[in-house]
Amino acid sequence: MPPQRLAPRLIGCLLVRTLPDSTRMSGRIVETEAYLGVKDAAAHTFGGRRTLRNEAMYGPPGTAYVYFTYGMHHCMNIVCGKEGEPVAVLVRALAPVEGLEAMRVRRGGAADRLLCAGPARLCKAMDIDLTLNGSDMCSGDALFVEVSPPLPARKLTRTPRIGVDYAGDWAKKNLRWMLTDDPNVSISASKNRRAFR
DNA sequence: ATGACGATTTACT
DNA sequence: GTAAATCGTCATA
Repeated sequence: MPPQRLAPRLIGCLLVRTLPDSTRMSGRIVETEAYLGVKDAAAHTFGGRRTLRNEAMYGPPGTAYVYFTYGMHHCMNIVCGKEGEPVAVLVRALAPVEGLEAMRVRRGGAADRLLCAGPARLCKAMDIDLTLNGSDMCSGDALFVEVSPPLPARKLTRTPRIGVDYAGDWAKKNLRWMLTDDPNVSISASKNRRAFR
């Protein structure tokens, strides 16, 4: 499935994380970004780059691609291309649903609306790290998506992607989707608009 | 072996 | 608004 189709489709679905001790945490996905693979200058797989780090991007649809960045943060993608086609959707924010207590512990007592309001924040809150990189989200119970019916397009807002200014023309494309005015998104639409004025 | 760099977050002025 | 934190990964040598 093309990432630009999966990204809006994921909004409203439930991302579920089960810890080894059976603690269950989950959140409704409210923000995603599509990464379009070899042609996308903002993607880790631009130009067909294939390394140990991004190997999971080349796996079958439903593979989790988790990477470590800035020396301290993890981010999580859902691979959606057929095997060998490195395209994926970055999950950027959740509205916490289950396991808020456990999330608060991991997030050092941040406000509830900030628990999962960013790609690295949600990974911290849900204890998603490199041990989940390459895992199959369709078969495992450690990390998976509970699908819900697609939301109508009018409930969604599209903006350029965050943090990819280095990508030239690709930085300007509207490949970020969010639930309009949801308080749990990483950066609000209005703030984003201001950045492009 | 070395150097540069992040698909970010937080704290601070 | 700006800056610091912090280190795995990759390209270069």
